[in-house]
Amino acid sequence: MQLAKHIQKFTGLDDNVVAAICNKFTQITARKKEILLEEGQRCCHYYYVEKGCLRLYFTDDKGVEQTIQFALESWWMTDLNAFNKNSNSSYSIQSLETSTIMGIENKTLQSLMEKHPALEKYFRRIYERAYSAALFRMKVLRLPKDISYNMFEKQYPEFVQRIPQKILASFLGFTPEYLSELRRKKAKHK
Amino acid sequence: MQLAKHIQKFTGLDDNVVAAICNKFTQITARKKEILLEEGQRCCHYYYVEKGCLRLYFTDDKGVEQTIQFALESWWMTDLNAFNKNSNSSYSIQSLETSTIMGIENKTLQSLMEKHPALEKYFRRIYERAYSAALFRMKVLRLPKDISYNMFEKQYPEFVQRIPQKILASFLGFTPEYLSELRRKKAKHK
DNA sequence: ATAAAATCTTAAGCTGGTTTAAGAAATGTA
DNA sequence: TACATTTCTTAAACCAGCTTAAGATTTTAT
Repeated sequence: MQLAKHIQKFTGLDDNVVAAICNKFTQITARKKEILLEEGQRCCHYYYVEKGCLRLYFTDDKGVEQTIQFALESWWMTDLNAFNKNSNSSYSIQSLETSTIMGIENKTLQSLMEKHPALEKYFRRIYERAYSAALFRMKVLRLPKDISYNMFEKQYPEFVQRIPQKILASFLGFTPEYLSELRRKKAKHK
Repeated sequence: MQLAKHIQKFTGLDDNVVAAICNKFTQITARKKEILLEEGQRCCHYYYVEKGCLRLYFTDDKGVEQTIQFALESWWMTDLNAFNKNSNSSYSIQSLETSTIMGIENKTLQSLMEKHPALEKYFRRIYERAYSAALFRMKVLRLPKDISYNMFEKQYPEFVQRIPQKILASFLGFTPEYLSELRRKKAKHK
C-alpha cells in the first residue's frame, strides 16, 4: 500500500502504528470518468491517490468545466473548505482513469490526528507541498498561454498523453480549440 | 504581540512556552513600499504580519509586476519553495503599508518545530488555511474579470480603499486601465 | 464488427481586455 | 508651499484568445 509507505516516510512512525492508521481508511476503486464528489453535495471524504488520477473542477455560468487541479499518485484531494466545515462542495471530483484511492471521513481523520500527533507533521508537510504547488500554479497562470502550455508539456510529457486535451485545456485556462491551434503552431515550427 | 496569541489559540500551549517560541523571532518594522525580499535573492525569512500588509509578486517578461497574493494581519508569507530549499526566490515581497512583522529563519523554525511538536499542528492549520484560500482564488481567477472584481470589492471593501488600484489590478489579473474602466461602468449603472 | 458518442481539428468572424498615449489627480518630499 | 513623482483616468486602435460550426478521428458500448 502506497499510503502506508508515504506516512512512514514523512513521520518515521512504527510499521504497526502506520498499519493501524491506514486501517481506518476505505479503499476505493474508481472507474474512468467516475464522479467521486458532485458540486453541491456533502463533501464526506478526503482522497489519497494510490494509483491513477483525479481532477477537481467546477462548472462555470456558461456550463464549461473549469479544472482547478489534478491529483496523481501520492497526492491528496478534496474540497478542503467543504470537508472541514462538513458543508456542500463547490467543486466536483472525477477520476480520469481507473484509480485506486484511499478515502477517509473528517471525524475519523480528526480522531486519528488526536491519537497520533505525528500525523500533524505528516499533514503539515502535505499541505506545505500543496500550498507551494498552488503558488507556483498561480504564477504559471499569469504567463502567456502558449508559454504555460509549453511549460506543462515539458514538465509532464507523459501526463499530456494520458489525459484528454479538453481537460488539459480547462486546467491551463483556455479552450480546447485554442489548445489545438497551439499544438499545430508548435508542430509547424519544428 | 499578535503572534503569541495566534499560536496559543491554535495549539493551546502554555503562555511561557509560547513566549519562548516567539522569542526566537525578529521583530521588523517595514516602511510603506519597502522591499523585504527581492526576486533572485536568497529567501531567508518567513514573515508573520502583526500589523499592516505584504504582497508577493513577480515581474513578468514585459516588466509588469504580477501580484500573486497579499498577507494581512495574522497571515504568513514567504516564497515557500525558496525558503525550504534555501535557494533564490522567484518572487519579491513588498510591504504596502508601514507594517509590523515577525521574521524567522528556516533553521530556527526547524529547530523550534523539533523542540515543540505542537507547532506542527499550528503550521498544519496555517497551511491548511493557506491552501484552501489558494484553491478558492484559483476558482475566482477563472471567472469573468468584472465578476471577480465585484466579488473582491464586496468581500474586502476597506482593503480596496487601502491599496493602490494598480496593485489590486495586478492581483485580479488585469491592467489598471481596465480596472478604471470597470469602476466607471459600475458607477454609471447605479 | 458496428453504431453511437465523445473528442479533436480547422477556419472565419468576433470580443474582452490590452496597448499606447496624454492629461488629471493624488502623493511624497524639500 | 511648490515641485517631482507616482497613480489614475479616458479614449482609440489593436490583438490574443473565444465562439461558432462542421468535418475528421478516436473511444465506448453492444
